[in-house]
Amino acid sequence: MTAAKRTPTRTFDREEKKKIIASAAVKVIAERGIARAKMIEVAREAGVGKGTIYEYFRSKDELFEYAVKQFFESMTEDLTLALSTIDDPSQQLEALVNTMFTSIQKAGPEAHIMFEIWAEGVRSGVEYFDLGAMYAEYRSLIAGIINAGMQNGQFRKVDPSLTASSIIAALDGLLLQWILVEDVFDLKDAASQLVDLLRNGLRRA
Amino acid sequence: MTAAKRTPTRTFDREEKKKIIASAAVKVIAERGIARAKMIEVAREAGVGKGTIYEYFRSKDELFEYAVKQFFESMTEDLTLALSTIDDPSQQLEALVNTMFTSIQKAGPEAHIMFEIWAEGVRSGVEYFDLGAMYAEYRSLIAGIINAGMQNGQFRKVDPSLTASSIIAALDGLLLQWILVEDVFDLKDAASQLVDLLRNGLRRA
Amino acid sequence: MTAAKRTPTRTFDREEKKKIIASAAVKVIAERGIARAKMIEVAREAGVGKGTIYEYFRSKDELFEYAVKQFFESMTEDLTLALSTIDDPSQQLEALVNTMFTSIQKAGPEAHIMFEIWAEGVRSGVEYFDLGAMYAEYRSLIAGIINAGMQNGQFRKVDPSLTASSIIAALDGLLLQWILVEDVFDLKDAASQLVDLLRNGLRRA
Amino acid sequence: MTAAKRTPTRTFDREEKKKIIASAAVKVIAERGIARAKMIEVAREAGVGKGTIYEYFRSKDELFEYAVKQFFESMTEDLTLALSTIDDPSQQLEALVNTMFTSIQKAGPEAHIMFEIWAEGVRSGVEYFDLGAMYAEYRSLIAGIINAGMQNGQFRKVDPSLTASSIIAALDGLLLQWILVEDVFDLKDAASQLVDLLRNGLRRA
DNA sequence: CATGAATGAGGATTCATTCAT
DNA sequence: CATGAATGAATCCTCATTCAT
Repeated sequence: MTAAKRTPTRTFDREEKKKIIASAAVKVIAERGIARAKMIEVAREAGVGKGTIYEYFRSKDELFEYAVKQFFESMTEDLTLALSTIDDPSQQLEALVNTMFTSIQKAGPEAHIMFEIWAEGVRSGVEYFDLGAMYAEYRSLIAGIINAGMQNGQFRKVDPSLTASSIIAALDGLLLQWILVEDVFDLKDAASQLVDLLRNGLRRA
Repeated sequence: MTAAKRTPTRTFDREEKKKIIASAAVKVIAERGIARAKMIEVAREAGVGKGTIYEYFRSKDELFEYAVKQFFESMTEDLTLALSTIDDPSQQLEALVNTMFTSIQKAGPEAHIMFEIWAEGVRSGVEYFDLGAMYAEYRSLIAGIINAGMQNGQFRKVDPSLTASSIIAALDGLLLQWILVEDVFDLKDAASQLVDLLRNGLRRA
Repeated sequence: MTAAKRTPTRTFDREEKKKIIASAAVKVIAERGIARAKMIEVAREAGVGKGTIYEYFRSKDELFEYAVKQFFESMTEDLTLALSTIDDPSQQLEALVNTMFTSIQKAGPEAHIMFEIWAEGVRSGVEYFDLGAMYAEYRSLIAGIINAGMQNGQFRKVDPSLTASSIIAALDGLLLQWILVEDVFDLKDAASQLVDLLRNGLRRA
Repeated sequence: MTAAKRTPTRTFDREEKKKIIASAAVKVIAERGIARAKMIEVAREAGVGKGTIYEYFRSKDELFEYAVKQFFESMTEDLTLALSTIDDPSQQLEALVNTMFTSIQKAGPEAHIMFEIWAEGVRSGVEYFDLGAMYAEYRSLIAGIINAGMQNGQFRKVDPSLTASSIIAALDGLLLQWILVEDVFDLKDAASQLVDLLRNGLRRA
């Protein structure tokens, strides 16, 4: 518990240790929020001394930026990967929803960090990452799916970009719902329902 | 001088001042987040002394709980009001979306406080309000609309509760999108698009 | 001892309190040196809470700069004042030495702060004050005395500026000596001896 | 491999390394002052690992005491040596001044460490060395010169001890001046001027 | 012996809260 | 009632020191 003088502590390499600490940070941030997260909590969670963190990160800000980025990237990675193996637009839409929820479920309570990402994202000054750019990328990804669907006749004529925005909205909203009230409604069903709704909404009349 | 003591004006004034301070708190929270919001900032924003706040609120927590609740209630009030004057389920769906965005636009940057509501809502321990209960109410409101729509034959057969969840998801998601990237896509159009999508998704085949 | 909830604490005015704190800082600096002086020590010495200092000074650096300047200025003030009332160069030389030692004796152990002034003065980056400029002023003051003495025939022909440097050197050195080993030799006698030495050194052959 | 253990070279090397580290310490102290000097800086300057210092010194205090002493001794060594080869009191006085400045010039910016010696010297508790005793030695050395000068009729009748104090004062003061404002006045000239002043001050009327 | 990763005591600073005016 | 000066608990961060390799 005092997290000292234990075994070798022979950590594989510097990068490895950085990730261990960052993961601890993610956990603490998810639990308490960035502003309330304390370095000592991260240290305890990571099983290292308070001072050790500063061997790997210059400051709390630097640590938390790194941690949040790490979390976010692992989320988006899964998504891009999943979509790359599917061709059919309608199925891509489905995969989009499914993958997102798989990721969230995998993340568990750490998914709460999404609120921090969102909240910090709109805070002026604190520019951990460019949320706008990030969502623009999403939008064009989904707009691409919709375009493909319209071209092969699966989808009716809609504005691809606006519809993409709506779909992202629905996805993030569902994510939000789930994080907020996860035990109240069944995630999988709600996801299916959303997919269904979207497909119907896009289906050629 | 010390004579008049229980005039109703007194009480009214007191309540009035509480709201002024709470509004200042909302502004500050929206800008910096609850954890980073300082009492002195609220005092300055409200144009009162630091100590004065404590004449109206026992603590920072109490003030912020009150402030957040006040903001949230003004949002939901508008919504319930708008829906109460409409009968047609399909139009109610439209009103739902429109009212929400009118509220958000009215709130301006203060809408950022929604992140705090959401984030604090999932934080264990901090129970400013019961988010779950709140969303349950929403869900049943919307489920009622869907039910009505199914009964009058406008909507196809769906699970009302799950669909309501999806719709709330879509709404919150759009709200989220809008807060995050407000200048990138046109809010009104995206809202219309969502309404369109929902109606099509629900429309009887 | 806990330095709280005592009497009114009704300090006269802000500037007054600033000086009280600065004086406490001078004392602590003299005792421990700038780098080792702790804010809590200054607070205790001033009889205020740790946080109170920050009501008057933005940081440790700002406090210490102010404190050191305050001390130094009170030293130089005495000197300029004393010289202004005397006309005879030889007597001015004497007054110079006497005043300095009166000041030092008045300062007591706080005179140790001179080491901090000197030491910080040569430290690059830390520019609490321009030591070079300060000594230049001194030099010209004393060179003036020497010039006057040479003109009225009291002093022999010397380089005024260089001689002034030597005299300042002798003064500072004596100051240094006295601070270092005050109890070993009698200050007053050494001062007289120095005056004597200087006068003889300057006296027309 | 583990055979040779008590070779004299071993001991020699060890002493050598101690001095390298101490010299690095002198440099760092001169630059930043004892309190602000960091072990890591000394390590880097010495080109060794942080832990290595502790193989040679028990603590920061021990290292810095050793380093400061080393510097100081090298200064006084030169002085005693120079005086030992001269017989004439008047010339000894001159040699005294000259040697001191040669030493200081040799030391360069490291001469700043004198402030640390002086400052720490008056700090109660921190007894790196007995400054009083050290100066007593000086005083008697110079008093000896003055006595000799008085006996051979070169110098007028003065109190040898007090005059010695004044001379030391002048010397240290000049040293102080030079460290503080080295580029403003020419060291050599000021030194000559001081010698001149002292000789005239002491010269039999 | 040499090294630097790990550690926690210590110190500067912030800010919610109190309370005399 | 209103105020803001005063306060110290809480928190970030530094750095001397230890110790496994």
